[in-house]
Amino acid sequence: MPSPLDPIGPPSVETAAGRATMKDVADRVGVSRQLVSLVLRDLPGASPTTRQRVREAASELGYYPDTSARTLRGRRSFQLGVVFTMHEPFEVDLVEALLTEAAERGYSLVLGPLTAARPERLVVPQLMGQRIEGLIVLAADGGSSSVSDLPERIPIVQLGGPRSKGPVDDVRVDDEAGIALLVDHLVSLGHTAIAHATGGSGPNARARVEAYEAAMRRSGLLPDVVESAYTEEAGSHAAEVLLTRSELPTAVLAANDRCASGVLLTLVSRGVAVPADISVVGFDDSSVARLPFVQLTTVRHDPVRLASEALDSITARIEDPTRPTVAHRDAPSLVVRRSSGPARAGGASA
Amino acid sequence: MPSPLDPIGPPSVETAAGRATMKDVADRVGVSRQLVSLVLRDLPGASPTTRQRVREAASELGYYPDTSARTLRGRRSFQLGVVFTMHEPFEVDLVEALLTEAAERGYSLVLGPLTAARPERLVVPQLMGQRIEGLIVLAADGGSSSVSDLPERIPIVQLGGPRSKGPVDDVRVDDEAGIALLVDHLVSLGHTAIAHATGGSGPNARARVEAYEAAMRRSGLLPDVVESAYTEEAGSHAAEVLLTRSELPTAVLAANDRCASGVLLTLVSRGVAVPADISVVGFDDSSVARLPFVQLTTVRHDPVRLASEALDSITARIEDPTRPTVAHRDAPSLVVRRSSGPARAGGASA
DNA sequence: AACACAAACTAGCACGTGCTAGCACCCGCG
DNA sequence: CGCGGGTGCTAGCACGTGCTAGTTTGTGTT
Repeated sequence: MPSPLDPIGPPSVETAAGRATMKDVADRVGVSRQLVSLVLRDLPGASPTTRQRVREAASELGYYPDTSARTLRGRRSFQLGVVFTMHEPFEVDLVEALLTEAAERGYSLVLGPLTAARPERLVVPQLMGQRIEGLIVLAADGGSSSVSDLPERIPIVQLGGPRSKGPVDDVRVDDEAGIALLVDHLVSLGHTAIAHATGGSGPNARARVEAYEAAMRRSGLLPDVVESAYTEEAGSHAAEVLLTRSELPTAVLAANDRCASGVLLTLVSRGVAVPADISVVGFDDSSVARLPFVQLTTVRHDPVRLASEALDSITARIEDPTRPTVAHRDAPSLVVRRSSGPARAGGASA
Repeated sequence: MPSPLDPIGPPSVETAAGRATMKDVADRVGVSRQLVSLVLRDLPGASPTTRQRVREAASELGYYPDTSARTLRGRRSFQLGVVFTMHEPFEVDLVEALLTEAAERGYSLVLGPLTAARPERLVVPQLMGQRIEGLIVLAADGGSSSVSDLPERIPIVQLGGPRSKGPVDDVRVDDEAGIALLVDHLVSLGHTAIAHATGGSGPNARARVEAYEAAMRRSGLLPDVVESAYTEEAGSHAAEVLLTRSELPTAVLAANDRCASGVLLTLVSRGVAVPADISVVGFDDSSVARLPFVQLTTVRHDPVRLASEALDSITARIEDPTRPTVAHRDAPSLVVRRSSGPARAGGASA
């Protein structure tokens, strides 16, 4: 247990028991605390000589400015909360892009990773307590397609993930355009039997199914929907289901890259040649798509562009809370790799 | 840009312009601020009726206790910093375990993910500014095997990752025991030509190579080291290198699961049967090892146990900074899946 | 009726910093 | 010699909460 050994009287001048404070730095140099404050914030009003000495003293004492005191006193916190999942590679990419982009705009992020033991119900209040000026939501509990209850009175941006109840700003990939790119790509390669392994009940899964069906009908083709989910396991299972058919489709469009890699690698390990026997395409251009033994044709979304757009949205709303909500749909681009090729001529049996 | 439109006079009584404060809650109920403080911290000294009314008022006003003010005033912060990488799946598992275990001990974590744009040099000072009482280090810049400079005068625990200069507490898997488990497993299956795909310059890679060599010699076998790294790409490349040989080894021991999956899936996609032609084993039992088309025999380390051990270490050092440093080596366990089997009789050519 | 005592509640300082205001000094000018 | 104005620096309050030390209220006991 922590012992109450802290000194009774005022801490000694040279080195207090606890961490060094601005006062300690000031005393060491022989100036006022305020001057140290100016120097460390790079504000004008201190001579070059003093600046130098203050910096040295701060470094010698191992001084780190106290963020708590800073945010408490400052008018603004310049902090944004982020709700996400560390298990989803593309979300990780987005968060890293957000970190960089936020720093460039003078904001810092408070990360609120969702976990089995830390659902939204616990994470969001914790973020709210940190004086965040806005909330960027990437994920919902259990990969659900909608978030439960978000605080009011604070700017919120949905980034790529689930939908929320109320009308909030919303930045995401244009699912419809992306799916259309993939279907058209496959059609141009002569494919007509194109199956879709869905994202199940995950975010945007429904929209992608509908986009797939629309694109197929536009090309005069019959939709072929196979229930799946946004994971490798689910993709693997979908492949197994396809393999029980008397005839395989000539192409599979999976709801995301993880699912696609599950489909592809399961087919390959069953001796089905990709893309000779069957083409497999994904969605996201996550790191898995670039693996040498995957080489997935997919649709790329730029995390940096998405992050930038999300930050523009939220900073704009912070400055003008009354502005109308916007829905930004980022145009994705097709990335052709080795997992797609011309449709096989005859029908190969499973 | 932020406009200085904040109200000049004191904010209105009912609903201030900014966020609700404890005072606002107190005014609404008609009690003192201190009493609200007691209620919200679940301390004794308030009647059940008052508790109820305070809780209701707080909820109605959307009140969230200000962490900054709390940390600033409180004697202790009960916060621990964590330096890690979001791209390494096992680190993510560890961080999630740390979040849970820390909460159970009354601590909260301040996450400091490393990024290309946010190296240790920037992340560590930012954590230090948050009043952390200790630092848990999982990763180093660029997957390097040692951390550069860590702050003094603060308890530090290395968890599974790189080594640091000074003598600090150190919790990690027993590499030697884990590698020995794998080699012995393969030997018992009749393997004699066992290659090792290394972790390159990554954390613990050197220790694993040495453990491999020692285990091989102990069984009277000749070590066969293939340079690689802790990634799927590197594993894939190592497999390509092996395939150029006139004869494949009968088993490959990869430095971690990511590398192993690269080896395995590349071999499979080249038509080599696993485990009929060659066995592949990994290290970590990360999520990839469980994928249906991978089914990797590997060595499991329990993230929860490691996290728990790390937290025990750091909390002990916080309470007694003079205690001697400890090096905890967690005993791993063998997980046999379908990627390993009896050694093939003859020598299959590549 | 006076007292002790716990329960319920309140008063005021302190945490480390940012912010506004102001002071002391030096310089050049009239 | 006084006056204006910039430069370098300091004084003191405020942020929202936790902590210590009270003060009032209610209840039972002598």
